[in-house]
Amino acid sequence: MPRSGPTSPTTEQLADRLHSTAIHLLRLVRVQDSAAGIGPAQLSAMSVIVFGGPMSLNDLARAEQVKPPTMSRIVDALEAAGLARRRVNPADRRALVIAATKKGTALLHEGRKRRVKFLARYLERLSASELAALERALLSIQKAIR
Amino acid sequence: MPRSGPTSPTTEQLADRLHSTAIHLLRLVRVQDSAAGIGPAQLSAMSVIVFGGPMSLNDLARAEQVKPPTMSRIVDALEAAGLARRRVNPADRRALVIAATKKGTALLHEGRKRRVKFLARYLERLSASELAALERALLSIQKAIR
DNA sequence: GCAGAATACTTAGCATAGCTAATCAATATT
DNA sequence: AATATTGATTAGCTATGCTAAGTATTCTGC
Repeated sequence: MPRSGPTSPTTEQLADRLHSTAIHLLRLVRVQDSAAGIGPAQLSAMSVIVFGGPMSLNDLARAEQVKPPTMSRIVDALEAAGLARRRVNPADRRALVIAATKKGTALLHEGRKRRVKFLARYLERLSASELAALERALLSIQKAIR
Repeated sequence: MPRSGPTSPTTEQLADRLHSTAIHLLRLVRVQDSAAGIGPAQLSAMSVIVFGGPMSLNDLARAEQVKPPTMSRIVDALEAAGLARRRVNPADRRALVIAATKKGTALLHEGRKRRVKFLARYLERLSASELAALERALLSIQKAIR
């Protein structure tokens, strides 16, 4: 077994800390998200149709890793709140086109701004070189889990 | 305004990507966690009493950022599954001492192993220097959000 | 071109997990 | 000793996840 000093943790130790850090980070920002006035599943679904554009219920469910009945109810709530709209797809009348309303788009952008500003205040504690390492690490993770 | 080339994103852009990456990462490992056979809130509570030791219901609720009634029901489920145990604290008979059983400890360690191995497989795609940057970035984030 | 299969979504019914308000028991305070 | 505070539970609401079953539309094979 090759030598492995305290400066180079195993991949598994790294994975464990990555997981734990992700949990703590999201727990931290969750408080900000609750200010949007809608639940986390609704917020996340809004994010998909705002940034990914209008799509069918099945596609939206897949994007959120949820079954269609669950997404159907989430869209019910979004429609009731005036944040999204169901339309029948004229090209396939079984399918829907679910799109964000103006109100929904605005709400999402405000929430995102609030959350990002909140997180950014924490990141400002870091040095320029720490931020550079973070930047690089994020690219790596995104590449790895693709 | 100081020049800021494409190689140095703003703190807010970084915060946004950090948030997004954390979401995708946890979504990825969630599949593994469901193999434990208990819900995510129960799993997370188990993790607290296994790694943090026995504690009162209030402390456990605080650690999980949940209200006491919610935690009371989660502990109900853990007890019913034989994973944790409620005892009255003899020093203050209003309070409980909630501890993991042997079975609960074993289940948690297995689940953690499964999840970590799963994540580690992804990390193995990265080069040694990418892993080093990740290691450094994790320390930075932990420092920043602590 | 029509019968049956497949697809898209909804409805119904169940479990988990979050909350507040109200209650009970034990401890602390005055 | 009376009252206030604290720790936990119960009751009842909402949101979010599931599977199974139903309806409407489209596709396929003959």
